[in-house]
Amino acid sequence: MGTTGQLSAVPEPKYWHLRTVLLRAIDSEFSTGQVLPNERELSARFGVARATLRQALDQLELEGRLVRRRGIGTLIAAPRVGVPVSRQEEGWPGAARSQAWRTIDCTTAPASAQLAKSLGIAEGATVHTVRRVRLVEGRAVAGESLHVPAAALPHLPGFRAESDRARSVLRQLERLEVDGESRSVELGVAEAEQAALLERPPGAPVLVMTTQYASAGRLVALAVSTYRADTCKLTFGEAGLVEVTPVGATAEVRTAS
Amino acid sequence: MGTTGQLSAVPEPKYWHLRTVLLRAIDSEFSTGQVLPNERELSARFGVARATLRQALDQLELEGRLVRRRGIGTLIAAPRVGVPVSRQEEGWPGAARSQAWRTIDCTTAPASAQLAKSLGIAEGATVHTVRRVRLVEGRAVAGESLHVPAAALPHLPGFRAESDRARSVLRQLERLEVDGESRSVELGVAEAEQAALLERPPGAPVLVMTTQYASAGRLVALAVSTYRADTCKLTFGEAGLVEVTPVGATAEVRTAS
DNA sequence: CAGTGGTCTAGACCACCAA
DNA sequence: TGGTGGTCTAGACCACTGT
Repeated sequence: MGTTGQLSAVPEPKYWHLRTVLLRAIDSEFSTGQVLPNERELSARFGVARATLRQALDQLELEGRLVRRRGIGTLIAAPRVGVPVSRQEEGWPGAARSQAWRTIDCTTAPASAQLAKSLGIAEGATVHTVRRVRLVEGRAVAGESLHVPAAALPHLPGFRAESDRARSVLRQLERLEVDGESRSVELGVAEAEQAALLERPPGAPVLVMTTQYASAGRLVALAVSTYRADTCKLTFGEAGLVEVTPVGATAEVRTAS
Repeated sequence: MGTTGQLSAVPEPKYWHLRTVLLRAIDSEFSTGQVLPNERELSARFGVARATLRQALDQLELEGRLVRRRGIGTLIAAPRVGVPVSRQEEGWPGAARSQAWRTIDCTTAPASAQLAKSLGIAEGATVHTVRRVRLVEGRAVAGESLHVPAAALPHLPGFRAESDRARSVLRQLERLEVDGESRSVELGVAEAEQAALLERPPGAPVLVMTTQYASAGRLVALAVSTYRADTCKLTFGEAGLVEVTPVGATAEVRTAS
């Protein structure tokens, strides 16, 4: 990062130009885990206010290139982890034997209007909700709420201790023949609860994946999973293909040159 | 939004609390397309600096709840569009007859090191790159670069005008039997070129979908698509299931109550 | 033109971390 | 305790929109 600034008078915002300069520096002169100079020094070096520099860092953090830790510094982030999200790889919904997910708790309560609508059941009908965390290499990368209408699990054993109920729900679910699933992915932000689970501050960007599971033509489960957008790359699809490597530093792909 | 502020002394950042207050107001007192009071007035009303208010609005915009237009104001955003991204729905890669995508141009050039690696071919090998835009209701929602190794299309007719070449590449691709595809989705930001295509400022958040298409066990195409994260919800999976409706205002799902 | 959001500044204080 | 990033302020000017 030898340059002393060189923010030419372009019609492009300073913070965006800064981001580009920093990105080049990251790609060429730094490696994963290294710490950047602190914000006050960087802003001085580039001749901008600290707030402007921070705007550039915000972008790079959104792209998953930087990690900022209070009290520590700004580090070069590791490349995003590819997280498989197809059914065969992560094990069908609960799959008590799934190693990817760790159950937190299970509640049974009447469905809110909104949840009822999403599940296609009557408002107030009983729904089991299992909350889980997905771990990759010991780190929490996703939180999930799995909603199952009680009516979908006619053979669920009677009342039990909570930890047992979670297991029962997942086990019963596993026995169903799942003949269809439908997913959607969109951008969201982590609210307090999820943020705590993912060890991130509130407002951290997440990829929200909503999955509907059908059995015998009926909706039997709705999973809402929030994946850390900074560290995760959701991977779908059949195995056996070449490992996906990103093309172009970020979203941009230039013509082969 | 009758409250005059009421930012109690909580350990929670002001901008986050503000976001929550505004979100409630949006949900209860505003509807799609309505304009909020301007930033200077809002910041005065809540007794915070404009920068702090803007931080709250930034969050809500990232969540797709607001749209800000310079010179106009801040509007309540329409719910995100569900954009189908499965092969059968959008038509296999090019599918000249696909109505979803509009071809922009097609270039043929030697592969860069990075692209070659992604395609599993030698650096410098010839690659066709078709750039396209995806339109939904006349609005551009995604840009794509479709990379096809020349070697994968042995029957491609000779040199032609560019517009014809794009068509030829897509047509030849269409004739191949695709027996596998592998996708990944991650968060990115739009750089200049994509940003212009999507009618967004540089740095706008996008969902980057990378798709590998295989035919006869070989990788025959690599598509890198960038979807506007503000307006798009990517939907996968088989048709025939209930329409997916979001549960919980954002990423959070509370136990049925 | 007046009004909007977008950018940028210079400074202050706080919360967290390591030594 | 000193250094880091996180929050917040008060103000300025710019770029864009409609009338």
